[in-house]
Amino acid sequence: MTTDVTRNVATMRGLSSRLRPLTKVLPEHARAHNRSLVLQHLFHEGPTSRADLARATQLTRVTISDLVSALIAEGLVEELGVRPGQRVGKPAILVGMRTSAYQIVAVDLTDDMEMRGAVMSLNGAIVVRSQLNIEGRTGADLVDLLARFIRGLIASATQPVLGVGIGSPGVVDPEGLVVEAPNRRWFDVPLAADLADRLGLPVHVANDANIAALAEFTFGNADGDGFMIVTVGQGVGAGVVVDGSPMRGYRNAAGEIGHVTVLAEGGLRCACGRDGCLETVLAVPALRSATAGLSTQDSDAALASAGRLLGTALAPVISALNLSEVLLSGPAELLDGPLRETALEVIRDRTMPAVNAGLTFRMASLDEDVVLSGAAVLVLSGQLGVS
Amino acid sequence: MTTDVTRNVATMRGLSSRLRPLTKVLPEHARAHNRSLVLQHLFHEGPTSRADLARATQLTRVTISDLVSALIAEGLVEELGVRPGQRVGKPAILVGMRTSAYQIVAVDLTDDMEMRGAVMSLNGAIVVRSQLNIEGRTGADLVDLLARFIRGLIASATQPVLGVGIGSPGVVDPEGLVVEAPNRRWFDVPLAADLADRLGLPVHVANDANIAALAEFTFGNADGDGFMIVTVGQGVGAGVVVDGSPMRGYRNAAGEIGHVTVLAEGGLRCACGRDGCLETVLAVPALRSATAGLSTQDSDAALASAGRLLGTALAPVISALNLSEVLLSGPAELLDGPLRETALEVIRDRTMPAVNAGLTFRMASLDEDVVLSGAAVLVLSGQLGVS
DNA sequence: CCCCCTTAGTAAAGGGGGTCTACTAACAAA
DNA sequence: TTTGTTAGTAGACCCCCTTTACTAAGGGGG
Repeated sequence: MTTDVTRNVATMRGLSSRLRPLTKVLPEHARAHNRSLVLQHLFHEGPTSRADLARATQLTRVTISDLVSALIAEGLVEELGVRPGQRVGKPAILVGMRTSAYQIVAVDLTDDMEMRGAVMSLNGAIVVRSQLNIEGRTGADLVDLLARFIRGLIASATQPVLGVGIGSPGVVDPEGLVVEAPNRRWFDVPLAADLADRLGLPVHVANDANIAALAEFTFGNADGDGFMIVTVGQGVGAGVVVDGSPMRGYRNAAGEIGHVTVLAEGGLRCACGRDGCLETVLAVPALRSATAGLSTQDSDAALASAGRLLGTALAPVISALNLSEVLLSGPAELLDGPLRETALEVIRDRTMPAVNAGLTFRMASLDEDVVLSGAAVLVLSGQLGVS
Repeated sequence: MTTDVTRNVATMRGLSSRLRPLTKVLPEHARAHNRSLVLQHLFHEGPTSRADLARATQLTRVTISDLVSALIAEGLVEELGVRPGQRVGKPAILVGMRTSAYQIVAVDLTDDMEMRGAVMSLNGAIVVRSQLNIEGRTGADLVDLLARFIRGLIASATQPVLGVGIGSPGVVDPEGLVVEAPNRRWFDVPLAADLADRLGLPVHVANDANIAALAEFTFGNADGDGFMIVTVGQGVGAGVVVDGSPMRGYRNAAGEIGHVTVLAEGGLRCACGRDGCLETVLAVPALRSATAGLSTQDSDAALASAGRLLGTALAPVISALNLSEVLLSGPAELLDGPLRETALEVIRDRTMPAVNAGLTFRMASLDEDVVLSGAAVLVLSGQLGVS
């Protein structure tokens, strides 16, 4: 046998990193991947014939038939009859994802005062919506309350529940351990494992801003090549998606941009104990108080000034990562005007053309249910490999 | 088995992204991955017994034996005799990577005046070194010169050459197309494809700062969970590695941090045509002229002031990505003092504890051959899946 | 010294996974 | 009709890893 070293080897990116335990790949993993490929296509493109699936995935029609029949057996996919329209050859049978066959329970814990939840269909549509006042509960009490809340949601589901997704503030590790969420008094709380235990269902937990980014990627039309969403509410958070997957950070704290100092001196005291954080000028309360009772002109100037600081903070990030989009999520009446425009101006001023030429800076396309949608994506991608 | 060739197989992460064409995974890809796993382990951990490889990779001893014998047949791996030391059971036979069986040709095009090249063994040791004055050549001329230069290096190799790696300034796409490298007058030059054609060898090209990051990851001890290297030379560049893989950016311009504006007003004119870029204060010429003829104290102050600007620019990036390390690469007498210390101080001041607590900010561990090492990693990872 | 135990490495059978080839089904157009 | 085209499936085959069982080669205790 002659040497054959001149070939390019498939390194499945990330897997060959020496950091995470080196992980073997088996044929069945390939199978799972290809299965996800099919679901992914059906999810985003809608009903498709097997032959078209084969063309789209580069798999053979035989393999696709096999995968599809397995998915049909699982109840995730169904035949939808012959494709309408006249063309040559045997008519194609469309198969589609049964988006109503399962449901997802999603919870948004962003708000300090209440938890918001929903039962959603697989395509992200909200079927049942519910909220519950937290009444100052924290720590284990809050976990108990959350468990009851979720049980209620599960009970109101009209289809089998695929899993539970939760968006929480604070630092959350990939296993759903809440490392720290000070306002909830959660420190190293194994939220996902705990709830999965109690509920007997798969539970996925992640940072709220991070999954907002996921939601914009999956349900919005954000460019997965690299974009960032800045969420403006009681606080300021961010989520970064690069190459279709969300940045995590070495201690799971990626996106914590609200506490970057943007005012070297004269900044207000921030909840985090330091002065001049971005949050002290960009969070909704800050913007409201900065514009309260001002003339339109003065209020616009105040918003522009916040935008200037935002732009200054974002310019280096956009340059370092060569992002293609920045999304703003939050009250449009505050964000989608002088603030956004000024931020973009500043970013253009402070970055090189190669970086800012293709950049778009716009409002997020999803509304206040972003985090719920993100929680749904968490479940979709965790359980079905779809995103 | 002859040339099974330039089959460029998919990368696993990002495969599920709906952006790039959905790519199937086959059992043989799993095989290739596992093969890389073995090489990866031998590369980083040194000689290992088959049984230990099985434990490390979670594959069975049978599979490992099979993979190893294939690697031995390819000449990439060899048996090294019985493992020394007494213990129970049948003595283990160590197998190791034949790092001297093949060689790599690496070229560093960072410098405006000369190209630097080397023949390296698979473990990154430089066997032959060579440089060539560019004499103002640009464009196609420069490509011709480069081809001749590389041919010379190949001729001086003492072992079969695995491939050619090139670090170029400018924007380079994943296929080795130099999108733009203004100083070289290269615009959309398919450098990798062109040279591969002429040389009959696999050629990999990437941005110099980006592969410097790769080098620190592979040969240094940078934390692949997330770090960034800032290269300070005639210009200022950066490379970001997250989860073991380098950031690319949606237009392959990730790391272009040298042209972020850091001086809103009063900045010097930059080569890029704008004012107050980081490069105008941090590049080596700028630092030298800022410190020339000054007392130690004044010079230190000047360096600290550059450090302050660097820290200010990096703080948002570190926060957004939750990086664990920042490396500085360049002349230590300029960088490794007040500049670095001040930058770190500023970063600590301007980021929240959860982000800066675990952060280290240090000089890169590789010397002026970083880019050459990075070029070697390019080949190693492209041809063998090792990094 | 012998027996037992442990560890290393291999051979053979088996099963999952995808492709290739060949076939049927079902239509449009000539 | 006949011809050509497209959709979908069946069977044979190859790749790849695992399970099971076996051999090889040591240590240690009685």
